[in-house]
Amino acid sequence: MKREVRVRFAPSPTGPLHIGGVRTALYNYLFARRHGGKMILRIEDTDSQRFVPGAEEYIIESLKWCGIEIDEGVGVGGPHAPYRQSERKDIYLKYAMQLIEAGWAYYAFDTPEELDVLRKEAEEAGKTFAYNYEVREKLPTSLSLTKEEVEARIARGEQWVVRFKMPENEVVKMDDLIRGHVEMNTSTLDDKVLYKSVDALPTYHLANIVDDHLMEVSHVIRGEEWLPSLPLHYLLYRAFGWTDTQPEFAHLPLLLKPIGSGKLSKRDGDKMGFPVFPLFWTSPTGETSRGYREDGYLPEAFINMLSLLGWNPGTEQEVFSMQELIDTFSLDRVSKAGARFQPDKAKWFNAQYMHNMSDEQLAPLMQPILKAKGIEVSDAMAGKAAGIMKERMTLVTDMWDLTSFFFVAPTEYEEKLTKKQWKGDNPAMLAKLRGLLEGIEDFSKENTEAVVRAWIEQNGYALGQVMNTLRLALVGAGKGPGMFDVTEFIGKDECLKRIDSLIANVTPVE
RNA sequence: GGCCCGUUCGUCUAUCGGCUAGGACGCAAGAUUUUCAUUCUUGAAAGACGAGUUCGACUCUCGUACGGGCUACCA
Repeated sequence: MKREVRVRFAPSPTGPLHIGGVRTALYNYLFARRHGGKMILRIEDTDSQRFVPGAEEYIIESLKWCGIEIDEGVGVGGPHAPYRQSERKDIYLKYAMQLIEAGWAYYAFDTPEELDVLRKEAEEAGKTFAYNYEVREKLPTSLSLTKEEVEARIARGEQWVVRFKMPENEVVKMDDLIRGHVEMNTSTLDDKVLYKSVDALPTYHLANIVDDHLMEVSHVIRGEEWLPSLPLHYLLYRAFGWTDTQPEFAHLPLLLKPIGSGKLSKRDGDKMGFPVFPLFWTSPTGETSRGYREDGYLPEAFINMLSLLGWNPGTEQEVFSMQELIDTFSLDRVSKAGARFQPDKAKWFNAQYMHNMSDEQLAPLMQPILKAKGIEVSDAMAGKAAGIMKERMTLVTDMWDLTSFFFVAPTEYEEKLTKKQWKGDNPAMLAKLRGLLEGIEDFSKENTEAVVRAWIEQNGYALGQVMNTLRLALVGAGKGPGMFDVTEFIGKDECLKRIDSLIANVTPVE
């Protein structure tokens, strides 16, 4: 049976999406596009306690910035709407009841507090408490209580949950697209809560399986942290009688901290000096976190870097456009071990992308930066300035420092360069050079360079001496492109003005 | 603690029984250069450990160690 590929990214709106989540979304997206399938965005907000306002919008904006397109789901709609689980709450109770009737689940009346007590007791006795076949008949459940008692308790308004009746001592055989065959004995598993009466909401496990089934999801691609609950999910498909359309599973390796141990967490970024989120985030309590976008990364570079964290094409190619990723992505080249996130490599990728941009592509990046400085120039000029300096750029946020001298005359002069150049014959030499420049008709960089080089040779100057003194006047610092890129860009009048300014305002060192 | 997953240069990784173990980031040295960069060349740098299978093991099996995940009426 050939089934349409349908994958979903199903985040929980409990905060900003971190880069591990972005990578999961990316792999889902690449897989969907690779196979001509659909990408679904489902919001799993079944935990009313942990809901964070703004998180959903953040997730959607992040995916958009990354170029991960949603075919169906929150924000775009689709045949299985709604895609927000809180808006589907009517659906789940029926399925929970179906499981109870079939003997796959039961009511439990114990409270979280009572369970905490049991857990503590077990812990003190040196054992681990597990809610499973050993205890479920001893606790107040529909397995230990009479039917009348159960109905009475419910009628009385007592809180209850539905728990899955995990079979005893059965080996569940599972297949994972990345990890291969995995087996687990059900006796080591506990009776997970599927539905709770307090808020009339399902837990992740029920909602997830029901929605994946209803939305005809063909492949579940998610983080490795879900692997331990895979047997439960297998069993749920069996309990519902949906095994014939059960999706295939792929559990992705986790993203680990750059240093230290453990998986990458939301707090790592600010501690270690790099962003862990795609976009800047302000929490409802006012705390802020850096984002890749605001830190000056290009979405293409960010995505390229993430794509290679846990996947490789099997060739030596490293720079990939989204389309190239789509064309080469495959789950069987996803690695099994967790990948340590490496901020330096993210910078390298960004630099590669900046180096390869045309002036036309650079201009829209440059314009907002110039506008913020109150500088109005044409796109052509903005792009040209950026283009001259692009090989020195790592981040978008580097652009101003690298190009400012094209647009504003130096207001101060770097001490080191001044000491080295603004002495001896150089002031006199610069005055002569000013005269030479003033007489040049064709101020294109080729012509200016030819004229100046000839003049240097005739007068027996050293190239570095002339160029660096001119650089002091025009740039004010020991940085920047070749001097004739500068002279051409700023034009003759501005050149002369800047030279005059240096001569007039800075006394030569002896 | 229990269960599960994993383990090649510092980091990301290639290798699907024949390896002088390849690439990239980072690092070091050199070259180019009017500054700062870029770029180029070169270098250092790895198969966790122990058994077994095999003519042969980084690749297969087992054990140990280490790392990671899960163990909530969170996802």
